[in-house]
Amino acid sequence: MEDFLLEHIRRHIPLTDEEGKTVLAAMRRRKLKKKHFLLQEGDVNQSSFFVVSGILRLYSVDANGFEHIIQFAAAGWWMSDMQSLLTQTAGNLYIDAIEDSEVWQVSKPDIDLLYQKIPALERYFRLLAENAVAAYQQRFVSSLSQSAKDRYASFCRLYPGLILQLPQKHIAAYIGVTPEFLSKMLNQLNNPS
Amino acid sequence: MEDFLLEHIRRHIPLTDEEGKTVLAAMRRRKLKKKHFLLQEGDVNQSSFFVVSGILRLYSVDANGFEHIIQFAAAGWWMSDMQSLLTQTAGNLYIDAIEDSEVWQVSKPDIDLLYQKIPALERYFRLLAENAVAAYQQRFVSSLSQSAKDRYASFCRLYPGLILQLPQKHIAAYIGVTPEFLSKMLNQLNNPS
DNA sequence: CGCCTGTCTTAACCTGGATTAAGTTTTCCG
DNA sequence: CGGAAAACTTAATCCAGGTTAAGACAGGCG
Repeated sequence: MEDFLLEHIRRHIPLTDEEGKTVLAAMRRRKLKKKHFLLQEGDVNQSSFFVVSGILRLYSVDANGFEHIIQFAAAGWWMSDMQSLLTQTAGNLYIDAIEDSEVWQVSKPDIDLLYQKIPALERYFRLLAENAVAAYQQRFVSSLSQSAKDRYASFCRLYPGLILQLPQKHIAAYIGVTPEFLSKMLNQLNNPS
Repeated sequence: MEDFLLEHIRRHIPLTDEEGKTVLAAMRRRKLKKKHFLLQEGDVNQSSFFVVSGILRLYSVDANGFEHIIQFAAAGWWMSDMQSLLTQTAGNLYIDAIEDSEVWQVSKPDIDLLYQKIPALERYFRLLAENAVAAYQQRFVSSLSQSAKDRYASFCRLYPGLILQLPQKHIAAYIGVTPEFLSKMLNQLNNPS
């Protein structure tokens, strides 16, 4: 469990033991209870978050108080409000824990120091960001061109584990429908009478 | 004009003249007529594209033949089907020119060589990818939580130059409505009788 | 164990935006 | 400069998905 992050990094770049220690020294660990926040609207996102266990969500809250989920992060995923993190200005997004979670975080200044000490990390985070871009592009295909039913099917195909793990209302907030409509939809799928 | 790309890179990282030449040597230049394709569904995206002049679009075509625009790229923007580029497998997206354009491209093998010769490029492309992630996250806020009218307003705020430059039907395909509905909407905005 | 809050369901009604189908510019290019 | 194709508009009709409201069913906590 101690090595979960280092293993993840080493799947993308080589890292000496020494460098591994430097990385771990920059990380702050914290346990997060269900429903507790890492970030709220108006905060400046100071750190990148790495999920060791549990599951987080990144979401916005609209003018009517409805939540819209931009991304989930299960164990082994990084998450941040990238806009706020990059510009160090107040953001409009929330991050909280859907389940009790363990999260490791690096502050922006510390990560900039890490880039100086271990340039290979530039590559690691480039690859992660490029993968995120690929995932977001594909999600736009889904969200612009598919019906709610097809978006649900895409979600099941892409994240079969999450379907089992998440309450239905969060899946609704991710695929962009109301919980009521998702419920109706699932009934129709199961009783195609 | 020759230095357009190098200036863009130097806004993010320092680059010696020597390194600049190495970068330029890896780029293939091409002129692209309006409506000509850089990429079509089923192709493997072999290169990253940098727009020197003109404007490109990245889009998918749904089962009914309707186009859905994931991103525009004006002068000074990079564009690719990231999924296809990273995995080197057949993609589901199209890239074509909305206007006559000049595009410079680097193939994936060549860019991997550039990373070896000029490690600072890892940082350049990390920063670009992180900015893209920030933009996509914000676009999801818009697309999940705003009405068509508000999405149009957001688009105007974010890309005021493009509003003037683009035919209306492409803006419709970007904000996710039909051209007919966008036309009706604009009328209502102008005649609030 | 019980209750209280959060989650899911059902159903009636409503609306933003799609569809279809003409007509009206505009633009482009031969 | 003319003719065809592309771009935009208008309007009638339709439907996916939202809204509202109410009840059913957990399941975590005191």
